[in-house]
Amino acid sequence: MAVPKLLLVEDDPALAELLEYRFANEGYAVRTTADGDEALVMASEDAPDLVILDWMIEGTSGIEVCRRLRRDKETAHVPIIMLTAREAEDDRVRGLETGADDYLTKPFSPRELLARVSAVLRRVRPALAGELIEAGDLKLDPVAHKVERRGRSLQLGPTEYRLLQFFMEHPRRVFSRGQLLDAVWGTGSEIEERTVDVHIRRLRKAIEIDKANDPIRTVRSAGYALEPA
Amino acid sequence: MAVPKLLLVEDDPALAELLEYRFANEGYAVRTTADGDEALVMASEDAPDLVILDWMIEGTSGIEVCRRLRRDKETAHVPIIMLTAREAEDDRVRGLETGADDYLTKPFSPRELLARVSAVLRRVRPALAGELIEAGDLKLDPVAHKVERRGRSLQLGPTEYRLLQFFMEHPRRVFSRGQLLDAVWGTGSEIEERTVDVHIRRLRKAIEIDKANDPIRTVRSAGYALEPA
DNA sequence: GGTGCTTTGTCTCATCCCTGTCATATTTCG
DNA sequence: CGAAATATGACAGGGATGAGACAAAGCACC
Repeated sequence: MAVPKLLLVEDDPALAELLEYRFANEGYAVRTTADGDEALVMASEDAPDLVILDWMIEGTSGIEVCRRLRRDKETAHVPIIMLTAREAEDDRVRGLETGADDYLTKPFSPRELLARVSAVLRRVRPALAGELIEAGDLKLDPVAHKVERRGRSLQLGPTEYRLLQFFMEHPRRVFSRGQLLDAVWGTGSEIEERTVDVHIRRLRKAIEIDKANDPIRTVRSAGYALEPA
Repeated sequence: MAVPKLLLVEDDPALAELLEYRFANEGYAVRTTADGDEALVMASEDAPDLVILDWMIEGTSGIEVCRRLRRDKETAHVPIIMLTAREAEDDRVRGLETGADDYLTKPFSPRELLARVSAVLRRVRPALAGELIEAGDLKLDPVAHKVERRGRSLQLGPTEYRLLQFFMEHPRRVFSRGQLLDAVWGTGSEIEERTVDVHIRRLRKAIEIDKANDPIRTVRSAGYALEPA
């Protein structure tokens, strides 16, 4: 997760190569295909963090790819940036309807695409942009996958890590158990809401440094929030 | 109440699914139906915070649904955003006349609908849009679920919190015990009206800062109102 | 493929706070 | 003053959260 994984669906070989080179240079892991069906396979095999999707591609059409990505639980949340020809105003509307997050009309500068990708990633998942997240005396390094509090490094399990990361990305905000399940466990998880309590307790225990300073606030009948000290 | 409840009335399954997904993703609780009559039933069962209403639907027509929503006391105040076909200029006028708050012509981008929904909610119920509510020396942060008075943070129980939020959303207005029960406890709660008195007292106690400044006004034989200092 | 450790979801029990109601005191108004 | 309405204090029950335990599943390592 340290390196954002991009899936580039583009059937112009020259453009594909150019972009691949630029993205690799910026520290992204890029996989490319020219074919819509193959894109779906690749996406389901190893869910990317963002999809760059040319509208006019071989095989399954762009709009269809978009739709199917949204339908699959694994990839439903993956942001999509569309590339369209300038003339196809209508496509743009349909693309946005279908769930694309942003679009770019050809021709565009690679730099602009880079910027959009970075912006979308930062919005959706700040950690993916590789930024160190800080909240109070907590520091989370998404690249190294490490957390520390007041300099002391913490030992967290996978779920605790994701839970804490989510809280640190939205400090002070109260989330219901249901919201936490959606955000941390994934939409549609069939998990008992009370289970969240247990993980909150485990997270609390894992980040405990002294009895008095618990940064996780319980809001009765509402949920939990992280209160940076 | 932290999560705004939307009712989506749309008979194009593809569009409905897409919107449902996007809204769920943005933290809304969405219920969907393709049928006008069913929409009315759903709305009366559990009043939504906002209705997105496609004009061209099966069963009762959009304009009729709109009218009936307005007629029912429970849903009379619920904002409505209409979706119309581009050609039907005439419908748009009649829709707004009938009491829709905003409209969008198809095709539209989900993002735009999101923006409108947020805008309408912010206007009608700031708390649902996550905005800080202020009333006199009281400040309520619905996102963090915190209340403070003159800078001092207050400690409220769940019901007291909801009650205060409701008052702060409608300052200076007098509400009967029955209205408060409906608004704060939920429609159809089988609770003794006198119980409201008790919670008013608890709320008064919780926000008390000195004996003289009680912002809650008792209106004999009518109810209670919040009077911002 | 087996083994042992870690993680994870659920259950149960204990605790504490919240909540609705009642009895009673106090206020308001005719 | 008397009646109605409201404020207050007390209380029992319920509901929500915290803590510990445990079996199943996942996982790394051999």
